Amino acid sequence: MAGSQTKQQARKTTDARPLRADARRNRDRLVEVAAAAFAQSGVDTSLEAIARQAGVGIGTLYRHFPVREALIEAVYRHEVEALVAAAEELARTKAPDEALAEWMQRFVGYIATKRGMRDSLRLLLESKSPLFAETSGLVPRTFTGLMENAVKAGKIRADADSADVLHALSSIYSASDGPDWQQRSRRLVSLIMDGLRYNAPESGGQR
Amino acid sequence: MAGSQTKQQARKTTDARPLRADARRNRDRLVEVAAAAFAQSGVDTSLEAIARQAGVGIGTLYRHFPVREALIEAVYRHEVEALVAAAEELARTKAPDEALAEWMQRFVGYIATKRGMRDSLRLLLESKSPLFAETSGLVPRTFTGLMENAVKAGKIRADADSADVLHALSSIYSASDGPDWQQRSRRLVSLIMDGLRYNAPESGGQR
DNA sequence: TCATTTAACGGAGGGGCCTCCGTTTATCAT
DNA sequence: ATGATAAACGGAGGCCCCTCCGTTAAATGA
Repeated sequence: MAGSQTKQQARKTTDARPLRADARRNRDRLVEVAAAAFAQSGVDTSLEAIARQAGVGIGTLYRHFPVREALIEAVYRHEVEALVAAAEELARTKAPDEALAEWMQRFVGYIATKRGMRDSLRLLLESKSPLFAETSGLVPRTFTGLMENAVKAGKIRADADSADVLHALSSIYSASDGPDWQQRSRRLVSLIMDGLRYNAPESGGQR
Repeated sequence: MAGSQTKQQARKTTDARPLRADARRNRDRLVEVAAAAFAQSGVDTSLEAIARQAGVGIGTLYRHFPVREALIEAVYRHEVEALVAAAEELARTKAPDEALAEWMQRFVGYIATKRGMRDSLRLLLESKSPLFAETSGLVPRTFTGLMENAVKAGKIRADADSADVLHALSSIYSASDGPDWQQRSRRLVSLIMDGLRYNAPESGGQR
């Protein structure tokens, strides 16, 4: 008799049974809408507006995320997970250099999300949330993996440090503020990618 | 032609003509009510409640104090000024030791005000407000003056450091939290005052 | 399949923030 | 005293926060 859980066999530490179908649906919807809202208008956006856009009542939002920070945290975690999942997907379906290029572009979207969330993330950092312990390093690790694949395939030069490149990508974020920010960022990312391709074994003899 | 101000001869740097009578009245009232409200319920008290208690419209409150901090700052400044004024008044009308004793009791009220304002004051400290530059040191200086008077009159011992005593008074504030906080504080202040009288030249030969 | 049990929903409601603007009134020149 | 003129008033209104609770509809087991 070492376990009287009747149905849930995976109830790990946090004893939570799976959400009901509608609950899960609403929750996902809220996170999705919130991500867009936070990215566009900062984390002080009206929660009621988010609920409205997500097509749920305000009460539902508050049950899922009792305080604002909970929603912010969920968005952040979701974004990181999506980024990692995308890397796996791309690695499976595209040529290594194409995968890398596309992922870097996706990173722009991720950064856009973080834009409006900057201050709150800092607050979150100072609280006791295990968020960063879990996610920190995940993105760099993912990115390093993609780069290594491309190097092995000879599609990009081997002498570039992934941390450097990621840093370059991140700094795009703090640099610009204009209205055509997204477009400009995409071009910058392309530029960096070209730099990586330059002088690569399989680059068709380019320099 | 070195000054074309027709009426206001004291328009110093901050070019502000004196408030209209009703405005001045309302402003004072607001600060007074806010002081009590902040002391009792912290600085997050409803501003609408304060306006209501002061008998003015919410619009009036916001014209005088566009942001919450402005009101907090005004309360703090008012409190300090009142404390200094009280010292002058007491020094003029009471025996030096009586003046000192009463002022120390008043200090309890001042501290009570600061109680609810603690966090905001810290924020204010970090902002660019000239508040503290102006008021800092004013209270200690005032207190030192009162003590010196009492020493000169032989009413209290001469070997007590005013900074020490003020520190003792201040620490009463961080020490207790109970419901009978005010009473207890008064007794503690009396105790400190007795300590100062002990062994004084004019203490009637006590020790 | 159908009844039962709850988890989940959602919106009304009470309170607060802040702005805007029509109304009142202190002040001043006549 | 008496307008004329701004300064000051004050509250309605729009938006938001968060809670509470009656209603709805998944999940479950008979």
